[in-house]
Amino acid sequence: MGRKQSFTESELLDMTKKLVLEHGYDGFHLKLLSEHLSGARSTIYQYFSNKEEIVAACMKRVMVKVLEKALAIDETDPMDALEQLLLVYVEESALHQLLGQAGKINVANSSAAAKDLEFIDEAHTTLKVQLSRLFERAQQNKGLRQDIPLPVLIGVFFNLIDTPNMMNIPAPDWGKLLFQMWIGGARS
Amino acid sequence: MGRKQSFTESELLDMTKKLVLEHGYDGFHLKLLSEHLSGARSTIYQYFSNKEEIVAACMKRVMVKVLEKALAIDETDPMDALEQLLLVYVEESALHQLLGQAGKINVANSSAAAKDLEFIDEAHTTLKVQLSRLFERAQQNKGLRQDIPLPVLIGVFFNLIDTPNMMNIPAPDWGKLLFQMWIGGARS
Amino acid sequence: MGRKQSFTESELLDMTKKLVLEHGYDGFHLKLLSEHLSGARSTIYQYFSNKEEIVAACMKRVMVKVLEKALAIDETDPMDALEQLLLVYVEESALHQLLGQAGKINVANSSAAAKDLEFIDEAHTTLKVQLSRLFERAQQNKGLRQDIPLPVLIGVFFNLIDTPNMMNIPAPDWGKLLFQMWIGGARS
Amino acid sequence: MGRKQSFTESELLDMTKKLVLEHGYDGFHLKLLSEHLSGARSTIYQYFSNKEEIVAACMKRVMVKVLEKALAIDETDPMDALEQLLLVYVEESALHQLLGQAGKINVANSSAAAKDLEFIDEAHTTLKVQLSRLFERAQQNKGLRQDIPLPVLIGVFFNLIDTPNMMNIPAPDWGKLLFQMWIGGARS
DNA sequence: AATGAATGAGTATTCATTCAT
DNA sequence: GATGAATGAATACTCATTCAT
Repeated sequence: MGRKQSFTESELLDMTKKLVLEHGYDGFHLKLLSEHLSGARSTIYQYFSNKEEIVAACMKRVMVKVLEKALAIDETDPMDALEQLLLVYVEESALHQLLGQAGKINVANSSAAAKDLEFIDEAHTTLKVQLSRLFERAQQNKGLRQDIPLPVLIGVFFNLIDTPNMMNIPAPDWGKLLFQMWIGGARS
Repeated sequence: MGRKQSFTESELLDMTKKLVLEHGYDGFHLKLLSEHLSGARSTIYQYFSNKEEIVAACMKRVMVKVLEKALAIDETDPMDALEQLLLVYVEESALHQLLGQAGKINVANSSAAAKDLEFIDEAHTTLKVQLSRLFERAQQNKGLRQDIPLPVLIGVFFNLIDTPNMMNIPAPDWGKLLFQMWIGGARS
Repeated sequence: MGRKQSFTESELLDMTKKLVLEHGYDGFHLKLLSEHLSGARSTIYQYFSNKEEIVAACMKRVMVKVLEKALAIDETDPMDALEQLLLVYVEESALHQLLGQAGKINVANSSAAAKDLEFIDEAHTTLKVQLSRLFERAQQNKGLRQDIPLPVLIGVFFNLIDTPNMMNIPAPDWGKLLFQMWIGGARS
Repeated sequence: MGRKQSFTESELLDMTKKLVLEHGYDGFHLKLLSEHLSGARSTIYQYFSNKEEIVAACMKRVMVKVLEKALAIDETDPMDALEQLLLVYVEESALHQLLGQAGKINVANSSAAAKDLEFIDEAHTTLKVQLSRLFERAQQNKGLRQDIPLPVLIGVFFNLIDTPNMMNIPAPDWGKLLFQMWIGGARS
């Protein structure tokens, strides 16, 4: 019954992701969004009751995907696991960039957005715990140099994710390259 | 005696830099700016004729400083020069972040902004040329590994700049740490 | 310095009072308001930051006036005092009607509105205390019939205020008439 | 077998009455209405073609009921008749309150609404005639004081209807109480 | 030169009404 | 019939920019 949907919730969130990455949270407007979908601006309110909810839902969806992939990694060998983890983060590098905008969402307006952001926060903690666990085990295995503080090693590892892939190397290869750079450095 | 002097152009640009870094280009408003200065919002128009010009001028000023520092580096030893260059970029990491917003400036409105952005573009090229020169010489000196494409080495080098300095290590030390990570990698 | 105001805050609140009485809270729009003032709709935001604040401020202003008048009444003779009080309420019958709309103001949006409504609430209590005091003394003086519950006497007294003055009798006379009706009833 | 029956027209009008009394005409929305009924918002248009018609029909229905009751009153003794009339109006006090909103209905949109409002207007006149008739006879019988203009006596009588029944006294008793207040006044 | 005030254009959001299944 | 979905028009509010003192 009822008319056919002009766009699905999933299409809406996909486009939101794209546009927030492109324009940042403040540059993201519902007018912009509707112009990239096949329906009217007001139709968006059939799915979400305000801008905050849309972006929060979008972030949550990305986080869920990353969480699933990250927690599926075999952690037997910490160094291998870190490499795989880096690949996950590289594949979903949007997460890192999106989450940088999470602080701008005005939670006061929308409890649904607040709930989503809370979920994201918890998931973030889960991921940090996994990362710390792997780094500690890697260090115990004498796999990591000791002359550089662990937080710096981690920070650089994390920052690698956002390195622009200018040569458009396929994700798996790109992940491997970055990991090797991180592990072995640039010196011959 | 004239009216009391409100803020200076330099104060205006300093605050603009701070606020653009904090809120991004779209989150940066003249209202916000004037609230962080000692005069009225309309006084801003004594110095610049629109928002675009302000941000462009701000970017240009940062670029000029970086350019001076970068071109003053002694390039005798390419590896040393790269380390010093990284330090410059780390000290002025605002440049990298600001320039990420340059594309959002609507140049159609303002020729002054257009001119500034053009200058920035040229300077950017100049810096890229310097970087390529140093990298090539480093590679010729067999200083850099060959199994990773040069653009990747450069991309990772550049991306290091934005690594968040969570432990608040002083800039010179922070620069050295990052350079060592880049050179030597994380493996013990 | 600066331009001349196109309308004053007082004009704004006067017109708000008139329009809220005419159209009710839900029928009161800022567009409507601006159409009855000499400036643009957006100029209203120089004075108040949202619709809620405007209406709350308007109500508070009316309440302050009523409070001053009511507390200035000489309470030596309770019956006389009640008559004077009725006159006050009749002169400012807007208060009663406005306050009927107070519950519709969404306080969540605006702390200024919340503060004003709180003030109104306290003032309301003060007025009720005064009214109860006078009624009790009138009853002790055997001035009021005992076969009708006091709350009903009070309720009817209060409700008189809103009786439409169709013959446009001047306020003091109108107040006296109503008081006599209340006191003596309609029977000859 | 057809589709499941959603709400009936009568349910629709009952709920409309309740909601208009609760929220006023401007605060009454079809969305709100449908949320308080068992069907979809669009189903409302099976019964009425716009919002104006709904409210007008609702008012008419209440008016019809009041008219029937009022015209059934035995007018032998005008004073008794007035008491019974007051009871009718108190029982259906919604009428008075609803009719206060009638002026807000935009008749231009809907001829059906216009027709209903016209009916209401005529009925209103009928009731006023009845009221005037009874008042005049009561006055001729020397039942009403002469020192107060008849319109004021009528106005106060009518206004009694809206006195809030805070003690929740049953309608017949409440009507009697109000009538006695009106007749005899508050003085002991 | 400095600024308080005015404003128009732009975005967010709501809701009556219409479509199409 | 009944309804889920689409939508355009209307209002709330913000902010860059212009005026006038």
